[in-house]
Amino acid sequence: MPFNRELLKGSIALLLLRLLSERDMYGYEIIQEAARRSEDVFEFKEGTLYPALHQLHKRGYLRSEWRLGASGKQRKYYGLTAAGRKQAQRGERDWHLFTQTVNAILTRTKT
Amino acid sequence: MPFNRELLKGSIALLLLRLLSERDMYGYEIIQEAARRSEDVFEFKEGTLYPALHQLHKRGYLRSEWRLGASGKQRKYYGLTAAGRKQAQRGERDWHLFTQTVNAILTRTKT
DNA sequence: CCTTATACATCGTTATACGATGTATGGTCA
DNA sequence: TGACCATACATCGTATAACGATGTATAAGG
Repeated sequence: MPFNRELLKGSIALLLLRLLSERDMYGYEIIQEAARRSEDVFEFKEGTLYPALHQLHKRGYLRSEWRLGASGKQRKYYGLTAAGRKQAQRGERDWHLFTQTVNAILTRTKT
Repeated sequence: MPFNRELLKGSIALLLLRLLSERDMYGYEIIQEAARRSEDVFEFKEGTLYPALHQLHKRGYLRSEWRLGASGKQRKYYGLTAAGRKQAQRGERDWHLFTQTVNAILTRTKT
């Protein structure tokens, strides 16, 4: 990642919920999709992604299902539950409040 | 804090550097100033702030100095070093790249 | 047949935020 | 004067997150 990775903490869950709010995806697909949409700013690693998905699933925000893809390989598709949709909305609210507040401090005229 | 605290990780150092780029401050003052400017969205705890300041000092981004305040109490004032100013600029660059990229993913029209 | 990309998973390390706790001082007010 | 509170600094232990390393397996393609 071309920026301080610490910034990413706490945002990964939100990004996953948001991406999956559009369509069901499997893990590897999420990695590629996030990279594509961010023009390679985001490059999630498996060691980051899979545990994050498992945790969201365990908390009831995601459902998962094995499906046979067009390639003939088994893939584990994830999608949002009702609770997941609510959590995604909460997450977006938090995100906007947080970033606006940081920006309010950052944009002060330098003395 | 009225939002998912995980979001804050990685941003505290940036906020401290930015606040101290305006004027020297002591720890307790930073907590109050951050709360004031953010309208109480940010409420840093001592357990968060002091270790963060120590770390930034150890990395050479801050200088520190005991001064006798108007109240007659000893206070430890912090200010930016040249390296700290550079780091603050890097941090702001990273912050903008990061938030713009997240927003690019969040603002997609929902399907 | 061998390599590469795909695809899922877990473990151990590192780092962070922070609640809890401790200590000390100065101001306020009964 | 004595009690209490806000101020002010500090450290320790806990919980958690990101992720590098590593392992396994399959399909595609030269």
